[in-house]
Amino acid sequence: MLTIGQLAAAAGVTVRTVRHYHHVGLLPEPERDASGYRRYGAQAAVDLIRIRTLADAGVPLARIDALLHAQPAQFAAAITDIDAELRRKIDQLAEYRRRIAELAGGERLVLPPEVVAILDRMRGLGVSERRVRLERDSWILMQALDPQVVPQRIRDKNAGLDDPETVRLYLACDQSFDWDPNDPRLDRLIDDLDAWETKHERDGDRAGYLKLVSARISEASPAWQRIVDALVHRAGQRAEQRRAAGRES
Amino acid sequence: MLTIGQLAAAAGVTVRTVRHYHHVGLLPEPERDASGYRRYGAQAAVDLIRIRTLADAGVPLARIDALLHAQPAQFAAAITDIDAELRRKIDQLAEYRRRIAELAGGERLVLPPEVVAILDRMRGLGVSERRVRLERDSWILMQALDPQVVPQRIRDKNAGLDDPETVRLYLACDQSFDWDPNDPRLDRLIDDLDAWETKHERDGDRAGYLKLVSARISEASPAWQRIVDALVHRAGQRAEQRRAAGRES
DNA sequence: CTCCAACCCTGACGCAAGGTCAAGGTCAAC
DNA sequence: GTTGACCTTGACCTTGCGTCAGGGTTGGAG
Repeated sequence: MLTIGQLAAAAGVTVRTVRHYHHVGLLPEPERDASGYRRYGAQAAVDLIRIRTLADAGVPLARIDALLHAQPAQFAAAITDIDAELRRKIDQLAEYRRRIAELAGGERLVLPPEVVAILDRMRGLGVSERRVRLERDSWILMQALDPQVVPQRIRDKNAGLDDPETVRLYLACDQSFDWDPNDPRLDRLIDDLDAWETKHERDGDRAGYLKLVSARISEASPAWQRIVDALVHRAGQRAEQRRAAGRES
Repeated sequence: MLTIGQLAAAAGVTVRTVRHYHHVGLLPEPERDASGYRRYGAQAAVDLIRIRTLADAGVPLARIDALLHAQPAQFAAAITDIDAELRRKIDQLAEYRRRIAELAGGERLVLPPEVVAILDRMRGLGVSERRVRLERDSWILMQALDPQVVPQRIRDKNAGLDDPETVRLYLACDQSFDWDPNDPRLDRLIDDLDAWETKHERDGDRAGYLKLVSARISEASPAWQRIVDALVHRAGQRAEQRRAAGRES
Protein backbone atom coordinates (compact mmCIF):
# COMPACT_ATOMS: atom_id res chain seq x y z
CA MET A 1 0.00 0.00 0.00
CA LEU A 2 0.95 3.67 -0.16
CA THR A 3 3.09 5.51 2.34
CA ILE A 4 2.07 9.00 3.36
CA GLY A 5 4.59 10.53 0.97
CA GLN A 6 3.29 8.54 -1.97
CA LEU A 7 -0.28 9.37 -1.12
CA ALA A 8 0.57 13.06 -0.83
CA ALA A 9 2.40 13.00 -4.16
CA ALA A 10 -0.51 11.20 -5.81
CA ALA A 11 -2.86 13.99 -4.75
CA GLY A 12 -0.38 16.82 -5.26
CA VAL A 13 -0.21 17.95 -1.65
CA THR A 14 2.43 17.92 1.07
CA VAL A 15 2.84 15.26 3.72
CA ARG A 16 2.03 17.89 6.29
CA THR A 17 -1.29 18.56 4.63
CA VAL A 18 -2.29 14.90 4.84
CA ARG A 19 -1.41 14.79 8.51
CA HIS A 20 -3.35 18.00 9.03
CA TYR A 21 -6.42 16.38 7.51
CA HIS A 22 -6.03 13.46 9.88
CA HIS A 23 -5.74 15.90 12.75
CA VAL A 24 -8.97 17.69 11.89
CA GLY A 25 -10.72 14.41 11.17
CA LEU A 26 -11.25 15.07 7.50
CA LEU A 27 -9.38 11.96 6.35
CA PRO A 28 -9.54 8.85 8.58
CA GLU A 29 -6.29 7.63 10.10
CA PRO A 30 -5.26 4.44 8.26
CA GLU A 31 -3.70 1.29 9.68
CA ARG A 32 -0.05 1.40 10.69
CA ASP A 33 2.55 -1.13 9.61
CA ALA A 34 4.97 -2.83 12.01
CA SER A 35 7.21 0.23 12.22
CA GLY A 36 4.38 2.66 12.86
CA TYR A 37 4.20 4.05 9.32
CA ARG A 38 0.75 4.94 8.00
CA ARG A 39 -0.34 2.70 5.12
CA TYR A 40 -2.99 3.90 2.67
CA GLY A 41 -5.22 2.15 0.15
CA ALA A 42 -6.65 3.45 -3.09
CA GLN A 43 -9.76 4.77 -1.38
CA ALA A 44 -7.64 7.22 0.59
CA ALA A 45 -6.21 8.57 -2.66
CA VAL A 46 -9.70 9.01 -4.09
CA ASP A 47 -10.90 10.72 -0.92
CA LEU A 48 -7.88 12.98 -0.75
CA ILE A 49 -8.25 14.10 -4.35
CA ARG A 50 -11.91 14.86 -3.79
CA ILE A 51 -11.02 16.86 -0.70
CA ARG A 52 -8.39 18.82 -2.58
CA THR A 53 -10.73 19.53 -5.45
CA LEU A 54 -13.15 21.14 -3.04
CA ALA A 55 -10.46 22.82 -0.96
CA ASP A 56 -8.79 24.30 -4.04
CA ALA A 57 -12.12 25.80 -4.95
CA GLY A 58 -12.04 27.63 -1.64
CA VAL A 59 -14.43 25.49 0.37
CA PRO A 60 -13.44 25.60 4.07
CA LEU A 61 -12.24 22.24 5.38
CA ALA A 62 -14.99 22.18 7.97
CA ARG A 63 -17.62 22.33 5.24
CA ILE A 64 -15.89 19.70 3.13
CA ASP A 65 -16.21 17.25 5.97
CA ALA A 66 -19.97 17.61 5.95
CA LEU A 67 -20.14 17.57 2.16
CA LEU A 68 -18.37 14.24 1.74
CA HIS A 69 -20.92 12.54 3.95
CA ALA A 70 -23.91 14.25 2.38
CA GLN A 71 -26.64 12.68 0.28
CA PRO A 72 -26.14 13.10 -3.48
CA ALA A 73 -29.00 15.59 -3.71
CA GLN A 74 -27.60 17.82 -0.98
CA PHE A 75 -24.14 17.37 -2.41
CA ALA A 76 -25.32 18.53 -5.81
CA ALA A 77 -27.03 21.54 -4.24
CA ALA A 78 -23.86 22.44 -2.38
CA ILE A 79 -21.84 22.10 -5.57
CA THR A 80 -24.17 24.52 -7.31
CA ASP A 81 -23.68 26.89 -4.40
CA ILE A 82 -19.92 26.62 -4.57
CA ASP A 83 -19.95 27.16 -8.27
CA ALA A 84 -21.98 30.34 -7.88
CA GLU A 85 -19.52 31.48 -5.24
CA LEU A 86 -16.63 30.82 -7.60
CA ARG A 87 -18.25 32.85 -10.32
CA ARG A 88 -18.79 35.68 -7.86
CA LYS A 89 -15.12 35.53 -6.93
CA ILE A 90 -14.11 35.66 -10.54
CA ASP A 91 -16.18 38.79 -11.07
CA GLN A 92 -14.67 40.29 -7.93
CA LEU A 93 -11.17 39.66 -9.15
CA ALA A 94 -12.00 41.21 -12.51
CA GLU A 95 -13.24 44.30 -10.66
CA TYR A 96 -10.04 44.43 -8.63
CA ARG A 97 -8.08 44.26 -11.84
CA ARG A 98 -9.93 47.31 -13.06
CA ARG A 99 -9.23 49.22 -9.87
CA ILE A 100 -5.59 48.18 -9.77
CA ALA A 101 -5.16 49.56 -13.24
CA GLU A 102 -6.43 52.91 -12.00
CA LEU A 103 -4.22 52.91 -8.97
CA ALA A 104 -1.38 54.72 -10.62
CA GLY A 105 -3.75 57.61 -11.21
CA GLY A 106 -4.29 59.07 -7.73
CA GLU A 107 -7.59 60.39 -6.53
CA ARG A 108 -9.82 58.80 -9.18
CA LEU A 109 -10.08 55.85 -6.91
CA VAL A 110 -11.25 57.56 -3.76
CA LEU A 111 -13.69 60.20 -5.01
CA PRO A 112 -16.83 60.08 -7.13
CA PRO A 113 -16.22 60.95 -10.77
CA GLU A 114 -18.13 64.25 -10.54
CA VAL A 115 -15.68 65.46 -7.92
CA VAL A 116 -12.73 64.28 -9.95
CA ALA A 117 -14.19 66.30 -12.83
CA ILE A 118 -14.33 69.39 -10.62
CA LEU A 119 -10.70 68.96 -9.60
CA ASP A 120 -9.68 68.54 -13.21
CA ARG A 121 -11.65 71.63 -14.11
CA MET A 122 -9.82 73.62 -11.44
CA ARG A 123 -6.51 72.47 -12.81
CA GLY A 124 -7.65 73.53 -16.25
CA LEU A 125 -8.44 77.02 -14.95
CA GLY A 126 -4.89 77.41 -13.70
CA VAL A 127 -5.43 76.67 -10.01
CA SER A 128 -2.21 75.43 -8.43
CA GLU A 129 -1.76 71.73 -7.70
CA ARG A 130 -1.22 72.62 -4.06
CA ARG A 131 -4.59 74.27 -3.89
CA VAL A 132 -6.26 71.46 -5.80
CA ARG A 133 -4.88 69.03 -3.29
CA LEU A 134 -6.35 70.99 -0.41
CA GLU A 135 -9.62 70.98 -2.27
CA ARG A 136 -9.40 67.23 -2.80
CA ASP A 137 -8.73 66.69 0.90
CA SER A 138 -11.74 68.80 1.78
CA TRP A 139 -13.92 66.61 -0.42
CA ILE A 140 -12.58 63.49 1.19
CA LEU A 141 -13.29 64.85 4.65
CA MET A 142 -16.74 65.94 3.53
CA GLN A 143 -17.48 62.51 2.20
CA ALA A 144 -16.34 60.87 5.42
CA LEU A 145 -18.13 63.21 7.82
CA ASP A 146 -21.24 64.38 6.02
CA PRO A 147 -21.75 62.37 2.81
CA GLN A 148 -25.30 63.45 2.05
CA VAL A 149 -24.32 67.07 1.37
CA VAL A 150 -21.85 66.03 -1.32
CA PRO A 151 -24.27 66.14 -4.30
CA GLN A 152 -25.44 69.67 -3.41
CA ARG A 153 -21.85 70.83 -2.98
CA ILE A 154 -21.00 69.40 -6.35
CA ARG A 155 -23.70 71.51 -7.95
CA ASP A 156 -22.62 74.62 -6.02
CA LYS A 157 -19.02 74.12 -6.92
CA ASN A 158 -19.73 73.73 -10.60
CA ALA A 159 -21.89 76.85 -10.53
CA GLY A 160 -18.98 78.68 -8.90
CA LEU A 161 -16.62 77.61 -11.62
CA ASP A 162 -19.10 78.99 -14.17
CA ASP A 163 -18.88 82.44 -12.57
CA PRO A 164 -15.89 84.56 -13.70
CA GLU A 165 -15.72 86.56 -10.47
CA THR A 166 -15.56 83.39 -8.38
CA VAL A 167 -12.83 81.99 -10.58
CA ARG A 168 -10.91 85.25 -10.33
CA LEU A 169 -11.03 85.07 -6.54
CA TYR A 170 -9.88 81.45 -6.60
CA LEU A 171 -6.83 82.37 -8.61
CA ALA A 172 -6.16 85.44 -6.50
CA CYS A 173 -6.28 83.38 -3.33
CA ASP A 174 -4.00 80.92 -4.93
CA GLN A 175 -1.40 83.55 -5.69
CA SER A 176 -1.60 84.98 -2.21
CA PHE A 177 -0.21 81.79 -0.73
CA ASP A 178 3.34 83.14 -0.45
CA TRP A 179 2.46 86.71 0.46
CA ASP A 180 3.46 88.29 3.72
CA PRO A 181 0.49 88.44 6.11
CA ASN A 182 0.92 92.24 6.16
CA ASP A 183 0.94 92.63 2.40
CA PRO A 184 -1.52 95.47 1.56
CA ARG A 185 -2.88 93.50 -1.37
CA LEU A 186 -4.38 91.11 1.18
CA ASP A 187 -6.73 93.85 2.43
CA ARG A 188 -8.32 94.27 -0.97
CA LEU A 189 -8.54 90.51 -1.43
CA ILE A 190 -10.25 90.11 1.95
CA ASP A 191 -12.74 92.84 1.02
CA ASP A 192 -13.52 91.09 -2.25
CA LEU A 193 -13.87 87.70 -0.57
CA ASP A 194 -16.10 89.11 2.10
CA ALA A 195 -18.31 90.69 -0.54
CA TRP A 196 -18.44 87.37 -2.35
CA GLU A 197 -19.37 85.55 0.82
CA THR A 198 -22.07 88.05 1.67
CA LYS A 199 -23.54 87.59 -1.76
CA HIS A 200 -23.42 83.79 -1.66
CA GLU A 201 -24.16 83.29 2.04
CA ARG A 202 -26.50 80.39 2.68
CA ASP A 203 -27.70 78.52 5.73
CA GLY A 204 -25.80 75.44 6.81
CA ASP A 205 -22.65 76.68 5.18
CA ARG A 206 -20.78 76.74 8.46
CA ALA A 207 -21.01 72.96 8.93
CA GLY A 208 -18.54 71.25 11.20
CA TYR A 209 -16.22 69.92 8.59
CA LEU A 210 -15.73 73.39 7.14
CA LYS A 211 -13.91 74.37 10.31
CA LEU A 212 -11.59 71.44 9.82
CA VAL A 213 -10.95 72.40 6.25
CA SER A 214 -10.27 75.98 7.30
CA ALA A 215 -7.87 74.73 9.93
CA ARG A 216 -5.93 72.80 7.32
CA ILE A 217 -5.89 75.76 5.00
CA SER A 218 -4.67 78.07 7.74
CA GLU A 219 -1.86 75.72 8.63
CA ALA A 220 -0.55 75.83 5.13
CA SER A 221 0.14 79.56 4.74
CA PRO A 222 0.34 82.57 7.10
CA ALA A 223 -1.34 84.77 4.53
CA TRP A 224 -4.24 82.38 4.20
CA GLN A 225 -4.49 82.23 7.96
CA ARG A 226 -4.99 85.96 8.02
CA ILE A 227 -7.65 85.71 5.34
CA VAL A 228 -9.57 83.02 7.20
CA ASP A 229 -9.35 84.88 10.50
CA ALA A 230 -10.55 88.12 8.93
CA LEU A 231 -13.46 86.46 7.14
CA VAL A 232 -14.60 84.59 10.25
CA HIS A 233 -14.42 87.85 12.19
CA ARG A 234 -16.51 89.76 9.64
CA ALA A 235 -19.03 86.94 9.36
CA GLY A 236 -19.40 87.12 13.14
CA GLN A 237 -20.02 90.86 12.91
CA ARG A 238 -22.71 90.42 10.30
CA ALA A 239 -24.44 87.80 12.41
CA GLU A 240 -24.33 90.20 15.36
CA GLN A 241 -25.96 92.91 13.27
CA ARG A 242 -28.71 90.56 12.18
CA ARG A 243 -29.46 89.61 15.78
CA ALA A 244 -29.64 93.31 16.73
CA ALA A 245 -31.95 93.96 13.80
CA GLY A 246 -34.12 91.04 14.89
CA ARG A 247 -34.49 92.46 18.43
CA GLU A 248 -35.45 95.89 17.08
CA SER A 249 -38.20 94.71 14.83
CA MET B 1 -10.39 65.59 11.84
CA LEU B 2 -11.56 62.01 11.56
CA THR B 3 -11.81 59.51 14.36
CA ILE B 4 -10.69 55.97 13.72
CA GLY B 5 -14.27 54.83 13.22
CA GLN B 6 -14.96 57.51 10.64
CA LEU B 7 -11.75 56.75 8.82
CA ALA B 8 -12.54 53.05 8.78
CA ALA B 9 -16.05 53.70 7.48
CA ALA B 10 -14.69 56.02 4.79
CA ALA B 11 -12.46 53.22 3.50
CA GLY B 12 -14.95 50.44 4.07
CA VAL B 13 -12.91 48.52 6.64
CA THR B 14 -13.25 47.78 10.33
CA VAL B 15 -11.66 49.76 13.13
CA ARG B 16 -9.67 46.68 13.99
CA THR B 17 -8.22 46.63 10.52
CA VAL B 18 -6.95 50.19 10.85
CA ARG B 19 -5.33 49.43 14.17
CA HIS B 20 -3.79 46.32 12.67
CA TYR B 21 -2.22 48.42 9.92
CA HIS B 22 -0.77 50.72 12.56
CA HIS B 23 0.57 47.71 14.39
CA VAL B 24 2.38 46.36 11.36
CA GLY B 25 3.58 49.82 10.37
CA LEU B 26 1.62 50.00 7.15
CA LEU B 27 -0.28 53.15 8.12
CA PRO B 28 1.56 55.70 10.30
CA GLU B 29 0.13 56.33 13.75
CA PRO B 30 -1.51 59.77 13.71
CA GLU B 31 -1.52 62.42 16.43
CA ARG B 32 -3.70 61.82 19.46
CA ASP B 33 -6.15 64.35 20.88
CA ALA B 34 -6.32 65.30 24.57
CA SER B 35 -8.13 62.11 25.51
CA GLY B 36 -5.78 59.83 23.63
CA TYR B 37 -8.03 59.25 20.60
CA ARG B 38 -6.33 58.97 17.24
CA ARG B 39 -7.13 61.83 14.89
CA TYR B 40 -6.75 61.42 11.13
CA GLY B 41 -6.49 63.81 8.20
CA ALA B 42 -7.58 63.33 4.63
CA GLN B 43 -4.21 61.90 3.64
CA ALA B 44 -4.79 58.94 5.91
CA ALA B 45 -8.05 58.22 4.11
CA VAL B 46 -6.29 58.33 0.76
CA ASP B 47 -3.52 56.08 2.02
CA LEU B 48 -5.94 53.63 3.56
CA ILE B 49 -8.00 53.33 0.40
CA ARG B 50 -4.87 52.73 -1.64
CA ILE B 51 -3.80 50.04 0.82
CA ARG B 52 -7.20 48.37 0.62
CA THR B 53 -7.22 48.45 -3.15
CA LEU B 54 -3.98 46.50 -3.19
CA ALA B 55 -4.93 44.23 -0.29
CA ASP B 56 -8.28 43.37 -1.88
CA ALA B 57 -6.39 42.33 -4.97
CA GLY B 58 -4.54 39.80 -2.83
CA VAL B 59 -1.25 41.60 -2.33
CA PRO B 60 0.26 40.63 1.05
CA LEU B 61 0.44 43.52 3.49
CA ALA B 62 4.20 43.18 3.76
CA ARG B 63 4.53 43.80 0.03
CA ILE B 64 2.11 46.72 0.08
CA ASP B 65 4.35 48.50 2.54
CA ALA B 66 7.24 48.39 0.11
CA LEU B 67 5.02 49.28 -2.85
CA LEU B 68 3.67 52.48 -1.36
CA HIS B 69 7.18 53.82 -0.90
CA ALA B 70 8.41 52.71 -4.32
CA GLN B 71 9.35 54.91 -7.23
CA PRO B 72 6.59 55.32 -9.84
CA ALA B 73 8.44 53.15 -12.33
CA GLN B 74 8.85 50.27 -9.91
CA PHE B 75 5.33 50.80 -8.71
CA ALA B 76 4.01 50.53 -12.25
CA ALA B 77 6.04 47.36 -12.81
CA ALA B 78 4.67 45.84 -9.63
CA ILE B 79 1.13 46.76 -10.67
CA THR B 80 1.64 44.96 -13.95
CA ASP B 81 2.86 41.97 -11.98
CA ILE B 82 -0.13 42.01 -9.71
CA ASP B 83 -2.46 42.31 -12.63
CA ALA B 84 -0.92 39.27 -14.29
CA GLU B 85 -1.27 37.41 -11.01
CA LEU B 86 -4.94 38.36 -10.85
CA ARG B 87 -5.56 37.11 -14.33
CA ARG B 88 -3.83 33.86 -13.43
CA LYS B 89 -6.08 33.53 -10.40
CA ILE B 90 -9.13 34.12 -12.51
CA ASP B 91 -8.09 31.35 -14.87
CA GLN B 92 -7.42 29.10 -11.88
CA LEU B 93 -10.87 29.68 -10.50
CA ALA B 94 -12.42 28.97 -13.87
CA GLU B 95 -10.52 25.67 -13.93
CA TYR B 96 -11.77 24.84 -10.43
CA ARG B 97 -15.28 25.55 -11.61
CA ARG B 98 -14.81 22.99 -14.34
CA ARG B 99 -13.48 20.39 -11.93
CA ILE B 100 -16.17 21.08 -9.37
CA ALA B 101 -18.78 20.50 -12.02
CA GLU B 102 -17.26 17.09 -12.67
CA LEU B 103 -17.06 16.22 -9.02
CA ALA B 104 -20.53 14.78 -8.92
CA GLY B 105 -19.34 12.30 -11.52
CA GLY B 106 -16.89 10.13 -9.57
CA GLU B 107 -13.65 8.83 -10.97
CA ARG B 108 -13.39 11.05 -14.03
CA LEU B 109 -11.48 13.46 -11.83
CA VAL B 110 -8.74 11.20 -10.55
CA LEU B 111 -7.88 9.05 -13.56
CA PRO B 112 -6.72 9.78 -17.11
CA PRO B 113 -9.54 9.67 -19.65
CA GLU B 114 -8.24 6.50 -21.34
CA VAL B 115 -8.63 4.63 -18.06
CA VAL B 116 -12.08 6.09 -17.52
CA ALA B 117 -12.92 4.81 -21.01
CA ILE B 118 -11.76 1.33 -20.04
CA LEU B 119 -13.90 1.35 -16.91
CA ASP B 120 -16.89 2.51 -18.93
CA ARG B 121 -16.22 -0.23 -21.44
CA MET B 122 -16.18 -2.83 -18.67
CA ARG B 123 -19.51 -1.55 -17.41
CA GLY B 124 -20.85 -1.80 -20.96
CA LEU B 125 -19.77 -5.43 -21.13
CA GLY B 126 -21.81 -6.25 -18.05
CA VAL B 127 -19.04 -6.34 -15.45
CA SER B 128 -20.45 -5.58 -12.00
CA GLU B 129 -19.97 -2.15 -10.44
CA ARG B 130 -18.23 -3.83 -7.51
CA ARG B 131 -15.65 -5.34 -9.83
CA VAL B 132 -15.25 -2.11 -11.76
CA ARG B 133 -14.54 -0.32 -8.51
CA LEU B 134 -11.80 -2.79 -7.64
CA GLU B 135 -10.39 -2.26 -11.09
CA ARG B 136 -10.51 1.50 -10.62
CA ASP B 137 -8.66 1.20 -7.30
CA SER B 138 -5.98 -0.88 -8.94
CA TRP B 139 -5.43 1.83 -11.55
CA ILE B 140 -5.16 4.46 -8.86
CA LEU B 141 -2.57 2.42 -7.00
CA MET B 142 -0.70 1.80 -10.22
CA GLN B 143 -0.65 5.47 -10.98
CA ALA B 144 0.65 6.33 -7.53
CA LEU B 145 3.29 3.63 -7.31
CA ASP B 146 4.47 3.02 -10.85
CA PRO B 147 3.05 5.67 -13.19
CA GLN B 148 5.24 4.95 -16.20
CA VAL B 149 3.70 1.52 -16.79
CA VAL B 150 0.20 2.98 -17.07
CA PRO B 151 0.24 3.62 -20.85
CA GLN B 152 1.36 0.04 -21.59
CA ARG B 153 -1.26 -1.38 -19.26
CA ILE B 154 -3.90 0.72 -20.98
CA ARG B 155 -2.98 -0.88 -24.31
CA ASP B 156 -2.93 -4.39 -22.76
CA LYS B 157 -6.27 -3.87 -21.10
CA ASN B 158 -7.94 -2.66 -24.25
CA ALA B 159 -6.52 -5.62 -26.15
CA GLY B 160 -7.96 -7.90 -23.45
CA LEU B 161 -11.38 -6.36 -23.84
CA ASP B 162 -11.18 -7.04 -27.57
CA ASP B 163 -10.68 -10.76 -26.89
CA PRO B 164 -13.93 -12.74 -26.28
CA GLU B 165 -12.26 -15.39 -24.10
CA THR B 166 -10.77 -12.73 -21.83
CA VAL B 167 -14.13 -11.04 -21.53
CA ARG B 168 -15.81 -14.36 -20.76
CA LEU B 169 -13.34 -14.98 -17.93
CA TYR B 170 -13.94 -11.49 -16.58
CA LEU B 171 -17.65 -12.10 -16.37
CA ALA B 172 -17.18 -15.59 -14.94
CA CYS B 173 -14.90 -14.25 -12.21
CA ASP B 174 -17.44 -11.58 -11.53
CA GLN B 175 -20.21 -14.10 -10.99
CA SER B 176 -18.04 -16.25 -8.74
CA PHE B 177 -17.88 -13.49 -6.14
CA ASP B 178 -20.61 -15.03 -3.98
CA TRP B 179 -19.71 -18.68 -4.56
CA ASP B 180 -18.65 -20.93 -1.76
CA PRO B 181 -14.85 -21.44 -1.80
CA ASN B 182 -15.54 -25.18 -2.24
CA ASP B 183 -17.92 -24.77 -5.15
CA PRO B 184 -16.77 -27.26 -7.85
CA ARG B 185 -17.33 -24.63 -10.56
CA LEU B 186 -14.37 -22.77 -9.08
CA ASP B 187 -12.02 -25.59 -10.11
CA ARG B 188 -12.91 -25.23 -13.77
CA LEU B 189 -12.66 -21.47 -13.54
CA ILE B 190 -9.22 -21.71 -11.96
CA ASP B 191 -8.09 -24.05 -14.72
CA ASP B 192 -9.33 -21.61 -17.37
CA LEU B 193 -7.71 -18.65 -15.67
CA ASP B 194 -4.42 -20.50 -15.32
CA ALA B 195 -4.48 -21.37 -18.99
CA TRP B 196 -5.19 -17.76 -19.81
CA GLU B 197 -2.33 -16.59 -17.64
CA THR B 198 0.09 -19.08 -19.15
CA LYS B 199 -0.85 -17.82 -22.57
CA HIS B 200 -0.51 -14.14 -21.68
CA GLU B 201 2.40 -14.40 -19.27
CA ARG B 202 4.90 -11.63 -19.65
CA ASP B 203 7.91 -10.35 -17.74
CA GLY B 204 7.43 -7.67 -15.11
CA ASP B 205 3.86 -8.71 -14.62
CA ARG B 206 4.42 -9.54 -10.99
CA ALA B 207 5.26 -5.96 -10.03
CA GLY B 208 4.84 -4.87 -6.45
CA TYR B 209 1.52 -3.15 -6.76
CA LEU B 210 -0.05 -6.28 -8.21
CA LYS B 211 0.40 -7.95 -4.83
CA LEU B 212 -1.46 -5.06 -3.24
CA VAL B 213 -4.25 -5.32 -5.73
CA SER B 214 -4.46 -9.05 -5.17
CA ALA B 215 -4.60 -8.46 -1.45
CA ARG B 216 -7.55 -6.12 -1.88
CA ILE B 217 -9.31 -8.54 -4.17
CA SER B 218 -8.80 -11.43 -1.78
CA GLU B 219 -10.20 -9.43 1.09
CA ALA B 220 -13.42 -8.87 -0.78
CA SER B 221 -14.56 -12.47 -1.34
CA PRO B 222 -13.56 -15.93 -0.02
CA ALA B 223 -14.07 -17.47 -3.45
CA TRP B 224 -11.76 -14.93 -5.03
CA GLN B 225 -9.24 -15.53 -2.29
CA ARG B 226 -9.18 -19.19 -3.31
CA ILE B 227 -8.73 -18.21 -6.94
CA VAL B 228 -5.84 -15.90 -6.20
CA ASP B 229 -4.12 -18.43 -3.93
CA ALA B 230 -4.46 -21.21 -6.50
CA LEU B 231 -3.13 -19.09 -9.34
CA VAL B 232 -0.17 -17.84 -7.32
CA HIS B 233 0.60 -21.44 -6.38
CA ARG B 234 0.46 -22.69 -9.98
CA ALA B 235 2.52 -19.76 -11.24
CA GLY B 236 5.11 -20.70 -8.64
CA GLN B 237 5.10 -24.27 -9.92
CA ARG B 238 5.61 -23.16 -13.50
CA ALA B 239 8.54 -20.95 -12.48
CA GLU B 240 10.03 -23.95 -10.65
CA GLN B 241 9.73 -26.09 -13.76
CA ARG B 242 11.44 -23.42 -15.85
CA ARG B 243 14.33 -23.21 -13.41
CA ALA B 244 14.69 -27.03 -13.51
CA ALA B 245 14.65 -26.95 -17.32
CA GLY B 246 17.31 -24.23 -17.23
CA ARG B 247 19.60 -26.40 -15.05
CA GLU B 248 19.16 -29.39 -17.35
CA SER B 249 20.09 -27.57 -20.53
C1' DC C 1 -26.57 66.80 36.75
C1' DT C 2 -26.87 62.32 35.81
C1' DC C 3 -27.53 58.63 32.67
C1' DC C 4 -27.07 56.10 28.52
C1' DA C 5 -25.49 54.67 24.15
C1' DA C 6 -21.98 54.81 21.24
C1' DC C 7 -17.53 55.75 20.79
C1' DC C 8 -12.52 55.15 21.92
C1' DC C 9 -8.21 52.77 24.34
C1' DT C 10 -4.81 48.63 25.25
C1' DG C 11 -3.85 43.85 25.56
C1' DA C 12 -4.53 39.32 24.70
C1' DC C 13 -6.15 35.14 22.70
C1' DG C 14 -8.33 32.60 18.57
C1' DC C 15 -9.04 31.16 13.62
C1' DA C 16 -7.84 28.59 9.10
C1' DA C 17 -4.52 25.89 6.66
C1' DG C 18 -0.91 24.59 6.86
C1' DG C 19 4.95 25.77 7.09
C1' DT C 20 8.88 24.84 9.57
C1' DC C 21 11.93 23.32 12.88
C1' DA C 22 13.56 19.59 16.32
C1' DA C 23 14.78 15.17 17.61
C1' DG C 24 14.53 11.10 16.59
C1' DG C 25 13.29 5.92 14.12
C1' DT C 26 13.41 3.14 9.30
C1' DC C 27 14.44 1.60 4.84
C1' DA C 28 17.08 0.67 0.71
C1' DA C 29 21.24 0.73 -1.55
C1' DC C 30 26.00 0.95 -2.13
C1' DG D 1 27.86 0.04 7.98
C1' DT D 2 26.96 4.19 6.54
C1' DT D 3 24.70 7.38 3.79
C1' DG D 4 20.38 9.72 2.25
C1' DA D 5 15.67 9.68 1.75
C1' DC D 6 11.97 8.33 4.08
C1' DC D 7 8.81 8.18 8.29
C1' DT D 8 7.22 9.53 13.40
C1' DT D 9 5.40 13.06 17.06
C1' DG D 10 5.36 17.60 19.02
C1' DA D 11 5.49 22.30 19.16
C1' DC D 12 5.82 26.87 17.62
C1' DC D 13 5.31 30.37 13.36
C1' DT D 14 2.55 32.72 9.76
C1' DT D 15 -1.41 36.15 7.72
C1' DG D 16 -5.00 39.16 8.39
C1' DC D 17 -7.63 40.15 10.99
C1' DG D 18 -12.17 38.79 14.73
C1' DT D 19 -13.43 38.96 19.30
C1' DC D 20 -13.35 39.41 24.11
C1' DA D 21 -12.08 41.73 28.47
C1' DG D 22 -11.75 45.68 31.11
C1' DG D 23 -11.58 49.92 31.02
C1' DG D 24 -12.04 55.69 29.65
C1' DT D 25 -14.63 59.58 26.63
C1' DT D 26 -18.25 62.07 24.41
C1' DG D 27 -22.59 63.90 23.33
C1' DG D 28 -27.35 64.12 23.68
C1' DA D 29 -31.84 63.19 26.48
C1' DG D 30 -34.26 63.41 30.51
